[in-house]
Amino acid sequence: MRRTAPMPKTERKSDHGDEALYALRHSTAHVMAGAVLELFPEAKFGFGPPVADGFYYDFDLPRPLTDEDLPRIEERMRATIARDLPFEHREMSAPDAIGFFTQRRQDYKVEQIEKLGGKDREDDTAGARNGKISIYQHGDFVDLCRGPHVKRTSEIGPFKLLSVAGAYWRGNERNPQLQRIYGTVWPTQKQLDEYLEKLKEIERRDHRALGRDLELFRIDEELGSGLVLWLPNLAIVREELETWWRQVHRARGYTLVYTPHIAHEKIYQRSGHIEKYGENMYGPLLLDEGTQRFWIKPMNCPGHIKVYQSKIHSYRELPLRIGELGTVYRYERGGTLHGMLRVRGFTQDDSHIFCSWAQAQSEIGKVFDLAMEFLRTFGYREPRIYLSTRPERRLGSDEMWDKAEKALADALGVREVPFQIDEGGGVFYAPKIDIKVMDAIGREWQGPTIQIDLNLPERFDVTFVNEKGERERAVMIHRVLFGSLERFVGGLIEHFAGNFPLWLNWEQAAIIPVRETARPYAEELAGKLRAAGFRVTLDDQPGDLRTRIKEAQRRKASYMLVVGDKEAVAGTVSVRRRGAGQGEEERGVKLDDLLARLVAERDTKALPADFQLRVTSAADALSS
RNA sequence: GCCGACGUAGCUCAGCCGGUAGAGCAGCGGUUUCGUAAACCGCCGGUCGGCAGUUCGAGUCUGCCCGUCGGCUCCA
Repeated sequence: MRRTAPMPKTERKSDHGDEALYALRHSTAHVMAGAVLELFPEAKFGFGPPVADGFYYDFDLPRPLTDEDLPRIEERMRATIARDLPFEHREMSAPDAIGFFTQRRQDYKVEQIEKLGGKDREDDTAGARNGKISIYQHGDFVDLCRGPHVKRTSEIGPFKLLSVAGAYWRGNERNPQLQRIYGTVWPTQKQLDEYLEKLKEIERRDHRALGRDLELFRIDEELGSGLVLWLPNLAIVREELETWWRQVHRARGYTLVYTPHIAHEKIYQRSGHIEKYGENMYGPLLLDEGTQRFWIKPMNCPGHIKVYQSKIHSYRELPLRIGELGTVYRYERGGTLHGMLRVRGFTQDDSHIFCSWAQAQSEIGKVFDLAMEFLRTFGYREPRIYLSTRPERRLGSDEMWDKAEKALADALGVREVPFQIDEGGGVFYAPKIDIKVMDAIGREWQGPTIQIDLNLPERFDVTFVNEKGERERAVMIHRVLFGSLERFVGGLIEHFAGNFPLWLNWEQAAIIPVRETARPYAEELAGKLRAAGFRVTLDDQPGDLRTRIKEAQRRKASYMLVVGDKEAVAGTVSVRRRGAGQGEEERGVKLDDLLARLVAERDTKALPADFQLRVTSAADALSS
């Protein structure tokens, strides 16, 4: 699963929170731009829209900004706010506006006016209506802008500038790069504080920091950037996930396979990967004096097709659901790598379902149900479903696209699942269903996807024999639930803040004898738990109890089981749950009761008691 | 890949205007056997990301490369 950018993009739809918040954010962006103009009279301005939780503005400046510039800009913004300037709106004809902004050397604004061409446009904050160009001004700062704004600068609430970053003009990497300042603004100080607190919470949950502290994973420069070492603790999490994944898939009629990690160039020529995806592939590996070329696999589909084609299939055998935890390698550009969330080698929980068109809708529905079960298991919530339809550049006939889109839509329709259509959002070879979910602190993540491949079955001539004894083209449904284990588990670390549910935790219980004398009892307890399949550490280190409790908490052991002479005599345990506060431990728990409780919690895959949903999205903050 | 910042011990960080590297935690060795979130003493540990250059002398200055971080672009 991929998290959407920590600093989310402009929301294109009318989803800016309410109008007042939109105006507030947008006005603050103007005030910031005005402050930048005061510091850099030669500044040129790009776009400066509101975004979720704040705003940004792009500038072309004579020198790079540093973090030290932000307080200076903030200071001037405060001065502007204190002057209580009005936001004045006026309109100009397009030629007048071009003349006006040309005179001010605002090349990007001029380009934008020319692009608008006097036509009504919905998509940009810079606006034109009925051939008139809309302008807003406060003080000396004049901007091409559709509005609306707050009435006066004094209405701007508590704000903070957050970061400086590079951004391409119009988001196109062939265009010049501008400097972007991100900021946030809120109606009240309390809301600003809450938002800043949420940013800190995000930092605390950062899987890279937790990954280091909890010895979960490591990325070593010498080994190669973007390549993840799963350390023993996280390897246990992965093993549990994989075991469960296999079990669930077998139960749902999947056939699990293994396919090789490198393959001959021939197959990637046929699949089109060399042509369409070659830039991202590792290779070629030259063998037999360079006469044979091999590539490292970037996707599992060709291998699964070969598995399917290992024999002729009758319609009676369909649907055939071929699954694999398939490890792939893709070259990603240096600047895009990010912990476990964006890597160069990863394992997909990939499956390809081969079926007839008549079966497609039902199969998609089954995948959808399975996807929802997965998300529920981990406590992800508020799933939002998107149906992404044919893009402009695509392969396959319109007739095929009609069928495929209909199968996806019908599968959702049968379940009465509300979904949104992402027009043109499909990939070039397939329409798809995307499921997006919220994590524990209200961030959106990309979840499972289901696609109907309209390319590979043709290229590989994938068929089955139908009731009439004819060869019929098979439908190929491509789906992932985790996506990649690296990204999914990286996301889980943040979602759980490192506090994994019992069934996944590498240290399910830490047994802590109070004194040496309780050691034999502690060992007996450890033995019983281990016999029941639990991962247990026995902390027989010297040191006082408080320290050993603290250490077990730091390691995020699910339970701390303290045993002393009293427990040894009574055959009980003192149970302290991870995250429990002072005096919350439970004394005198009978061994059998403890065991029963742990088994139940593990086997039901219960979410941990210290797992909480924290809802602090902008909309929630506003309504409070 | 692009823009900017950064790279000192396993981790977090100090190190002034260039003069031969320091702390806490962790680790190791002791002491302490303790009732629910930091006991005490000692020791080890660094080619200061790499390679060039400037200089009598570079962790400190310059260049190139690698990596990381914040974004952009791209994406499972």
